[in-house]
Amino acid sequence: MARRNEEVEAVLQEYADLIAITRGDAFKARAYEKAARAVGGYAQDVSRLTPEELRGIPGVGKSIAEKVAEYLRTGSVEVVEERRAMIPAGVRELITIPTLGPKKAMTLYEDLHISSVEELANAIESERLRGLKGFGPKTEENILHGIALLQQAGDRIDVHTAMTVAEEVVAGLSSIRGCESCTFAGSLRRMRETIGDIDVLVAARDSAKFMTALTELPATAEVIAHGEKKTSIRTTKGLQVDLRVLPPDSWGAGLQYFTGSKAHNIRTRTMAVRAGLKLSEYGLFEVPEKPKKGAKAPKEEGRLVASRTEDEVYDRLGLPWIPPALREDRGEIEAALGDGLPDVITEHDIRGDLHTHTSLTDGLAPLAEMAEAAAARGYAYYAVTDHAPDLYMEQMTDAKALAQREEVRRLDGTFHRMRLLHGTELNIGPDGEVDWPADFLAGFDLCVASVHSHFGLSRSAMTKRFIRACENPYVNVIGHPTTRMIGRRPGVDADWDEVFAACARTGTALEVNAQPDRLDLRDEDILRAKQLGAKFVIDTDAHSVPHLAFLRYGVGTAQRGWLTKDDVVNTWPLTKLRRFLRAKRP
DNA sequence: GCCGTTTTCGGCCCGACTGTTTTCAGTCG
Repeated sequence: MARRNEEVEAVLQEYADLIAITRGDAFKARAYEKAARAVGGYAQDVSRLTPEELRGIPGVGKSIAEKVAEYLRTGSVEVVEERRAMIPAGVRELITIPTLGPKKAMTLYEDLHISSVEELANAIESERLRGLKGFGPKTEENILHGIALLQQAGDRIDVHTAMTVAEEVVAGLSSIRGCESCTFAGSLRRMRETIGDIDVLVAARDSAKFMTALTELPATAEVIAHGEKKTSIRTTKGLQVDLRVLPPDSWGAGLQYFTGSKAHNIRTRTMAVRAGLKLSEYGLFEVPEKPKKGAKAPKEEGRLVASRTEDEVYDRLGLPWIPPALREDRGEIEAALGDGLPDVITEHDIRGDLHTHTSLTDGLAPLAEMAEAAAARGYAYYAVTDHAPDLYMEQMTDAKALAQREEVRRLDGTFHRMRLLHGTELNIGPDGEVDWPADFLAGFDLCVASVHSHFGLSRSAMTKRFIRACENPYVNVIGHPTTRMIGRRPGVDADWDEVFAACARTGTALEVNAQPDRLDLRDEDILRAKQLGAKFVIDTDAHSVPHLAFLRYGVGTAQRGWLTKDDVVNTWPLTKLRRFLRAKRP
């Protein structure tokens, strides 16, 4: 992608790791880590910011701003290079092994000169770790196991796969007697686009049977930890599930804590400390008076202030309840304090899907079946948008499109409240042209236009290509704008500020494509496009009936981009939507 | 290194689990 934020994030994170490994100041390492996350999640491209604006990023002060500027100017940072020279790259690689952190990595390097994962594995094999302080037989075993996991590539998993597992686990645990509440939390509840592991919470007085039940699930391949308050397993697919059982009185505080994000929690806990309180997963507590120097610290807990619901906890911190998708410390605390929290869109607000396929091209189900399933979801309108002739493998023709239109018109009105719209998904050619001429396009109720090939154009050519498509009076929506495939293909390079501005100017909506391997636009681009005045549409791009349910991931992504009902055209009543679709036309 | 309604120094979120230890360090989330 065009933004350089990820590059900068990686450099800052590397510096933080190197500081930790070389036993530098832990707070300094944490400061760099925090800044790395803030830069990675910042809505604007850091390479376009002035030095003053860089310092406006939370967690970025004078020193880090200078290093970011140095990196953007020269491609490297001197102090990072110095640390790199002290520590072989392979030592940093060691800390990617689960259970192996910076301290152990440095010990291995200093005492045994181990500087790669492979050398570490060999050293364990040849028993060279024996006698090394802090490394017992169990540690050796854990490291070998961690290396094996690493080699299985088991990185982050897509949100839909994670959701499927989470809902199974929640259903299983909810049916156990004594379960007062059960849900998933963590990055899944925040609807991040990929999920590292699944956090499940149970409210119950007695934890043991829930812990045991988790370890005995059919999908459980391995028990990582089995305690009274927390149990962790790994599923047969390599996904880690953490279960916490909380006293029912702690439910709200626990849910708040385990939903995160880490950065959001640091903010809420800091607010608690400022208010003379302490926030943990068990509740918001008063802090007992500090004992005088030398006196024995009293052991008792402070009085409980709030814990039963998230609402209560936020309320006692002086905040309204904050939707999970916003909890990334991207300004939601400030917005909440200033009464500026967006009333984020919900799945319930969506009145129709405007990008779907049928078996006429590459979908699996025929038009009538897709429409029937859409009507069952309670939609007020539904658009069929099969591919156009330029994707030649889909075999679309003018005649097929016109025949489909007749069928759409014939079926329209047979699904009680739901209206059917006839649309198409056009292909945006390398020059920005689309499949059909204006007079043919005029016959559609709406046109989505997307890039499907020629991903490697130069940034300027790609930008022109999108702008040209926006300027087409019949193009209503730019479909899956960046064309990225999560974990498989990066997005195309364009000057997105220019493209988003063109969308705003021409009245072309940007799609938030809800396919779990796309989620395109993604949250950060949405934030930026909204700032530039663009409108959006949340679509499933469904190729089958089950895909219609992917809408929730699109809505989650839109929430993470702070979108409200007003920003999203497919929450609008049909008359208003039709006005929007026609507004560009001559 | 960052940050400020306990400001320019002295804090920095907090707790669970494991393994190697005899009271705690390291890692993780």
